[in-house]
Amino acid sequence: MQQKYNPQVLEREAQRDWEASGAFCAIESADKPKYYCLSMFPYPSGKLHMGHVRNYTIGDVLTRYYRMRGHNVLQPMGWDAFGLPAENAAMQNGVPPAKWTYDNIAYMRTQLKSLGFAIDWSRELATCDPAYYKWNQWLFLRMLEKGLVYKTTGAVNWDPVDQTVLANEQVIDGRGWRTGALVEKREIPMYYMAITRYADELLAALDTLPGWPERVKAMQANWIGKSYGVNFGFSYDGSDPTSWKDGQIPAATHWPQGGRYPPQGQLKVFTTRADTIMGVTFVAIAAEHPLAEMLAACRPALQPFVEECKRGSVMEADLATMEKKGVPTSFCVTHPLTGEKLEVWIGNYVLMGYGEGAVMGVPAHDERDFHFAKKYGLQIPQVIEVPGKAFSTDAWQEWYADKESGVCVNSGRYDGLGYGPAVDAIAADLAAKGVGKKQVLYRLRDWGISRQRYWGTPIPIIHCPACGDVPVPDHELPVVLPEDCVPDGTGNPLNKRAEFVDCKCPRCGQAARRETDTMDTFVDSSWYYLRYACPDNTAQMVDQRVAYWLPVDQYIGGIEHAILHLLYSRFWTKVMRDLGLVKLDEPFRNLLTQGMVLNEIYFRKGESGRMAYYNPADIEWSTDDSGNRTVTLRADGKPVESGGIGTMSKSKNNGVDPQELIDHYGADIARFFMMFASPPEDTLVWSDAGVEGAARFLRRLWNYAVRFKTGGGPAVSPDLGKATRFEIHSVLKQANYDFAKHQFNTVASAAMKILNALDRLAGVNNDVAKEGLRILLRLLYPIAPHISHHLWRELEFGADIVEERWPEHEPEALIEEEIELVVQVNGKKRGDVRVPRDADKKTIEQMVLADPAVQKFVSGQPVKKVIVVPGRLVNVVV
RNA sequence: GCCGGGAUGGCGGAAUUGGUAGACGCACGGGACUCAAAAUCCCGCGCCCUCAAAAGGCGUGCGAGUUCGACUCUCGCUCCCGGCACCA
Repeated sequence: MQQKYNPQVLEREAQRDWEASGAFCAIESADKPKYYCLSMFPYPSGKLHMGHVRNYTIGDVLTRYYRMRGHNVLQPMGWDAFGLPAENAAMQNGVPPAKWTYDNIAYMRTQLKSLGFAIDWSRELATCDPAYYKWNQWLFLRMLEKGLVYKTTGAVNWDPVDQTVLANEQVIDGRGWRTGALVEKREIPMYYMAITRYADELLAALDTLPGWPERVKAMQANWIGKSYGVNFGFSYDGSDPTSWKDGQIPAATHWPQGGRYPPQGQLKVFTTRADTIMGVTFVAIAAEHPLAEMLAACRPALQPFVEECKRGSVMEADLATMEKKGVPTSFCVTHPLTGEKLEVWIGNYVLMGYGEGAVMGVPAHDERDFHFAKKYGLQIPQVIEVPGKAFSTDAWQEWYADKESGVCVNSGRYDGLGYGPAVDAIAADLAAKGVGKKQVLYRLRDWGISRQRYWGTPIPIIHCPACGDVPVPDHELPVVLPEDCVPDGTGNPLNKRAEFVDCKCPRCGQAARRETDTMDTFVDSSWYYLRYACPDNTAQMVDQRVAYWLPVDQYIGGIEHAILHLLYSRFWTKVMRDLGLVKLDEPFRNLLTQGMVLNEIYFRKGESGRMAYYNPADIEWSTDDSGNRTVTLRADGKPVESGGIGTMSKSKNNGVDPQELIDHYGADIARFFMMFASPPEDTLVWSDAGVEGAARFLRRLWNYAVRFKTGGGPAVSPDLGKATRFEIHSVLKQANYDFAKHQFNTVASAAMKILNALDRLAGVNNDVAKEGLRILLRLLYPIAPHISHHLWRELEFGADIVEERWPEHEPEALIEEEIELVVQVNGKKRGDVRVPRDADKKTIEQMVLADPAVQKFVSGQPVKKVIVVPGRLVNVVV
């Protein structure tokens, strides 16, 4: 046995052992309960970062633990391989995205292997593989048949330089994140997935997921945004002179019959406060509303404002802070219940994408309408009253919008009704007139999946001049993406590929154009967890093996996917269920969102105000004689400023490269530190000293094992042996409780406690030391598998620790002849007492009262009562 | 503004879920070994009072409450982190 712990050598050996025995290949089998442990697959960006290491270590700890617990465990791995960074790298280096991606995958795979994760590599998949994305296309076509995919034209962020749609996250201060160009709102045709059809189930089924964090469920519920209200219409007639405040009917050419908005009709609105309908003084519509466009055509004076609104960012957070502005249009609509004429305003605070893109304005009982009315001098009539509170138009009061205690006033026949009854009565009256009804509305929008990008799944559609948009027939799938394109930043290179674009219409055989948009990469990740069950099936998307492995028993990933990926995946699962492909309502039974990895930030402010960030590894701390600390850059010895602690990121230059860590310390030390430093869901602050501490522990363990193998040392007294066993088994009992809670930091500390206890034994060649070490190695194995694997064999504890059962504490070891009880007087600890294990309460009471320390505090006062908590403490109340 | 989560030593964190607050580790201080250093090992380490110790007092963000007993439960605040946000 080597005298020195040499992780690099023994880790490579252990990994070779596992690979040779195929230890982690998962095979469907009915004789054990299955456990599907899944970590969110990485984007192959180049190399692993610390977040990956933490994520996959958590998954690996669970995987190895449940395997030893007797489960049939699957832990697969794959690559979320399509996406923008590959195209950007291609533009910088002239390398095709495909090559860049495959090279990154090869490197990152070796990194994952060097961390010793118990992954079933036979199931590896990459989403850029035609054998995978074929099924994106196939399911897209099934959804198209069912009407779950449709094409329509909607407002999107358009980057005029890159010639593509940008996601909201890619627009920073109204500019493209890469080009810096002002982003335009554009109306372009896109394919949408009808996720809103599942809005209700996606919301309701959150209650069936007790294994998900509250905050993730809250975020999804928020995102889906269900509200109950009334949808109704204000009737209008553009040809009626009394509909125009200025009495001027616009020329018919401006409002043509058969246009996008008819001259007569209903202007629809949605409201959750139908009880305030008698307080409506105006109607506001979004600048993008078809009526606004029509009115702008009629009244050129409106055009500048409409243009201004449209130019604004699509970012909803920006809208929230914008000043409320509007213009009156002179056009009037009719109140459905009072018949009153109300002027239509175009307002910048009305969102086209929610409800009808038009709202009723009730200044007295809606805060936005209140400020709007004050600004433009509109009437503010009170129609809701809270007893004892005085209404005034001077300033907005919270209670004006209180629907719990508010009651209708100045509302004719609705006076005196509370919120619920008033809404019922008003909805009934609107329905009777045929102009409105109750409606449930969702904030969730359908999912636009078209991207004007090259490196993604081709959308399997052919545009035929004669037949229109024609689906690619199933037998022609997959539509293969050419892998040798190099994007140059001027739009989708597929458009320039004649051999890709030019094709024959499957329906009529005429020359046609292939769709060049690709799918959002979130499509790829919406079902990969199903494909791991059957990655080799070339004939079907999924097969019966999915029924064996799914649902995922434990999913692990970052909180940043709380909405997008996790909502899309739930949606796809339900779609596939309704298409009869799987029998599954929800894909992920338990979800663990791991905390971020943080590190210190150091910077200098340059003369131009530009920040220069320095990696903490290049920083030196020093303390002078008077105890003042200075922080300097090692390279030039000059001071730098501390920027506190933040997420490891490229922009703050405070990342720690996992590869350097592995090269220097080995995988076990890296894994042990990450698990020990904080619980999985909390943030983890990087600490070089902490890593050193982990290294110290594993070295101590190694040295102990060397001594154990050599033998020797003094004999162990029966008392010490018994006490040590007691300690080890109580630590083990607690560790098993912690493991069930996924609190791995205390499991790691339990391993340390056991080693400390064994160290105190001094003698090593005895049964207690052997028993303790056998427990310790198995407890440590999920966290630091290499050293545990190696020592298990080296010490001849068995052929392979992988095949061992998980250790359980022995209750017999926890039985003591005498137990120590804490003695309290009036709830304060005043000493302790040793009593026989089977002493009854009366005996204990007498022993305690006889104790001189207790007598001192009781000091003659009458004893009211004595509380004995068996095995724990005695409290004397005086 | 709404929703979710927090607040425990110099630091990361623990506390069998109402029963000895501060486990385990880091940092720090002292000592051993060494020519010396590194490594390793031993001791100490919440705060106050005290030369020191004993003894005592205080102590889990703040204020009340329930209880023999509260980091833990209840009510009312403060602050911090995260998410969403003109959603009609």
